[in-house]
Amino acid sequence: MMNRTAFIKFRGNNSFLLHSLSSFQSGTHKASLHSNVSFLIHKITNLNDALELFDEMSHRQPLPSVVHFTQLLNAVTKMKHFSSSLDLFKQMCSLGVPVNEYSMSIAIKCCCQLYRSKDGFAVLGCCFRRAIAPDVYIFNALLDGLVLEDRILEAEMLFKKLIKQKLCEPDVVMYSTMIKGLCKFGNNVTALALLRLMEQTNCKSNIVTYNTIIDSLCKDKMIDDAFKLFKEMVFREGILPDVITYNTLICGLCKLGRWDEASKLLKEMEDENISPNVHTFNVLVDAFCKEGKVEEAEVVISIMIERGKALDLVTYNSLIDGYCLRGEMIKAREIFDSITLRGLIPDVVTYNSLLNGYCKNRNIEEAMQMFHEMIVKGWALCSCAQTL
DNA sequence: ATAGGGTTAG
Repeated sequence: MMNRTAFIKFRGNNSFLLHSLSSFQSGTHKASLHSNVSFLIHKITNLNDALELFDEMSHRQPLPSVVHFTQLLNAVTKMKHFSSSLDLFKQMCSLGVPVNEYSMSIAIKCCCQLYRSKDGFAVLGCCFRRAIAPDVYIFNALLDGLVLEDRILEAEMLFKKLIKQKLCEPDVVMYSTMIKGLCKFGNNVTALALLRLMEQTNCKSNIVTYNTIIDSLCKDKMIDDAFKLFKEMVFREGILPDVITYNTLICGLCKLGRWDEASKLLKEMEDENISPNVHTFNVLVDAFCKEGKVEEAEVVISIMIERGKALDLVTYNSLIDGYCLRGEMIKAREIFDSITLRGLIPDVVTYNSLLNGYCKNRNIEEAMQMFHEMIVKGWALCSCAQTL
């Protein structure tokens, strides 16, 4: 086993290592090689560091354990670099690291999040061939993948099959994922029925289950049903609402123009010691902008700034929409230009908003210029561009 | 022994 000093020497003048050196010296970590690997993995904050560490790990003799590789894979997956994570998984396999259900579940999750649930099921086949028993994490990843691809019938079939054939015991995540799928398909009735079915099992629903259905009801403008479910969750189930619950309900109220109730709820959440976050403020900004009430939106923004909340692209995109709606294209353009100055990168939604604004306000020259910029960025076929 | 999942805004 290598001690700490030897390990540091071994790593040479690598920037990532130097960066974590100070924490090493102040920490009380054991100097064993393996605790060092775990320690380094938990400090990963970007893809490059992760790839660098993987490369270094793969050259060790003996190889670090599957646990360490899986920890690293998990870090990459959490950063949403699904393709890279899959690449690393493949490299891991060719290095001869004995993969297990943990690493398999990450690989399957990555396939599914890349809209490649077909490949996810192929990896499931590998599990069976290698006598790795798929667990509930693996099946949840596959179920989520089918929902993501709008393959709701197959999702339902998989869900039913798992239960009928007792392939795994469905847990709250599996129920919630199936409920999300039903909601996505506009089937609130069946989603609620599934919530009721859960009550007859020993699998208890939680805040995510409720948030999912409450959100779906809000999106369908069934705000009163949403509140009924909200009250059931709090008073019958004793589940405390979180910031997502409040954001969802406030969004539902705002979209119906029920401002008084929205502001009451905003106060209620603060009374409950749940602070509004950027999401909350963005909901308000967007709702105001969609009604052309840009002044009110600007007031919300000044409160955000007061509270140290950084405006993000969603905030700016809403503002652009608001100014476009009022035909104030110079102001809209100013917001657009300020995005880059603040270190953010305008996305396809930003461009669409401004393009749309120019079209509706009959500024064809500016619109064409936007459109050409979008072509350069490869966004030419986006919906609003067709309004040209 | 160790490692993994689901919910909100433009």
